[in-house]
Amino acid sequence: MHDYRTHTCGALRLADAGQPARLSGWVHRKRDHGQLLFVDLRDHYGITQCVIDVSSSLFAAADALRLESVVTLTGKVVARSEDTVNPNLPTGEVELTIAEITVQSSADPLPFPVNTDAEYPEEMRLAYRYLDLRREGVHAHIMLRSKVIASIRQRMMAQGFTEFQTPILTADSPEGARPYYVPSRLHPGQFYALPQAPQQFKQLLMVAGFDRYFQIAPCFRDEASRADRSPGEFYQLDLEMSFVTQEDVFAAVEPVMVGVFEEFAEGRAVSPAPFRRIAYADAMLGYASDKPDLRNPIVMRDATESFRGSGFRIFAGMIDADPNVRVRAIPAPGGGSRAFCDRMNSWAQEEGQPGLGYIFFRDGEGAGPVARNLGPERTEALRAALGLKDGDAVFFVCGVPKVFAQFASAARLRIGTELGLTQKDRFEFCWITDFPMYELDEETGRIDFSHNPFSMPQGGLEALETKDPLTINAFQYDIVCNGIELSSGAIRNHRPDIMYKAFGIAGYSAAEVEARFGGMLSAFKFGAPPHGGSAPGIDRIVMLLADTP
RNA sequence: GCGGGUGUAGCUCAGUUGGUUAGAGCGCCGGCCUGUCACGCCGGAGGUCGCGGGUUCAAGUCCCGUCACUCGCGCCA
Repeated sequence: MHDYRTHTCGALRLADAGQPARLSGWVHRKRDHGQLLFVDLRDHYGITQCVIDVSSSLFAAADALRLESVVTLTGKVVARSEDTVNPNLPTGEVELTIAEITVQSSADPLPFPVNTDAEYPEEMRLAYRYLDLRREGVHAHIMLRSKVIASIRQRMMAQGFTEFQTPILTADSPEGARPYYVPSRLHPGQFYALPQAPQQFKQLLMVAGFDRYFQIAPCFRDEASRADRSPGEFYQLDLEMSFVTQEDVFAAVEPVMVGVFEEFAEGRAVSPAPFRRIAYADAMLGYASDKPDLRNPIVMRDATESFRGSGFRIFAGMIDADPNVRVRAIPAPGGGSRAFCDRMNSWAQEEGQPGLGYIFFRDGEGAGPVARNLGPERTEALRAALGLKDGDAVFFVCGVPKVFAQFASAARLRIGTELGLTQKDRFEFCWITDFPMYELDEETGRIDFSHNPFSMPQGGLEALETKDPLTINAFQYDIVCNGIELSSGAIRNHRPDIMYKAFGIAGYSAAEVEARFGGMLSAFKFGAPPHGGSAPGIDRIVMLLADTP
């Protein structure tokens, strides 16, 4: 018999009854009945109930086993009686009668229990990461991550992409995030930088003619954490393609996403390719967000004209006072009760807003203070324009869009959730396209890149030379799933002349551009193919699939 | 860097208006229990209430400072 095991803890079935077996694993849980003791033995593959009674000379030894000690138990596989079968365990039709016990490694009392999926502070979990990883849920997530990466890799290679490894110890390049630095031994006082992304390397691979690159790429950024963003390091499916348009990139990424998500969705629906394309400006109008959760069907509408010069003086006054002020209508199908509208209004006040104006429709007319001040004609026109009916409501947000966006987006999400409109258990993808190339820095009044300075401006050099920079869009896009930004990407600017011009508009001299991005710039002077790509976050994909936001 | 929240037993948390000996569940230790599977029952140990200062007859509770964690903003080409 093997020293440690004849079977794993997830292997034994009714057909094994009567056979000798040896199992090794961790003591997951014990149930002590005085004359009878159950030991649940756990390994990577599962749990098997082992049993011993007082007639055995080993009973005291079994009783003394501590939770999470590693033991080898040898005995006979026995069929459980019908009334003691555990249908929740794959091994639940049998148990192992313990005839031999070897303690491979005894465990001290635990800092926190391993046999529950309760939540514990991050600090604890990280200090005892190996215990945390033993827990069923966390263990499963790590396995899911590995399978997702394997699936991605296979799908990318099947599409003709080649996997590369780009340098980890690199030269600093003044991009966006704060990099980590590694001191150099050979050059005291000098430092390597860890890559924030393999951006420049993958572009150089395109210049080198490799055509289709991908990498499960580690990225390092010295930035503060968020609930959905760990500090330090994370992984992206980094990809880049030559001689492609934006649509070619979408067509390459979509089947990988759909394939991976369907493979691990476990019955949850996945939006089919092609994903919806939503221009940035339309997303801000309809969802007040550039990462809309499309599981929520609510789409906002502009209602500024309905309120201009109206009897609802608060909004009418704001509209007159500032040409940038807009009113957004948030339709709430099924929300047409005073109780619901008041609850939303109270929530808005808790969020620090003055309130949340509303109209609700009943008995063929609009009700509530806004409707009263707006008058029946305007109210009815609004109702008709929004396609609402009795039993529905509509909420209003008024102000400068850039300022109210965050609140309006939160209101849309909350209304969708509270009214049960948002469909759980599905994955809704979209591309957000046509991001503005530049934006105005409110404080300095200067024009700056709004996203990636290496994106190709739509209209190319001609647009940069002739158009108002603030009206120029870039071939820059995000892929969004369920309101989570998985990645941004772009068709890159591979033309030195356009780069000089684009940076010039943002206030960088040619000398500055050369000093900061000289490596890539010079590569582009020896024949660079048009290229573009994207880099969906692996950890966010796994987070969505594991349903652990 | 800024703002909010939290910090009490090994872990998760309660602790009223400042008031006598700071509690519960889980875990741990001991006892009982032969069919449980989150087994059940009885008992016990375990506390510098994050740290420092202040107000007060009296501080887990109020005030100031500080540290850690956390959520958000900034940041995230």
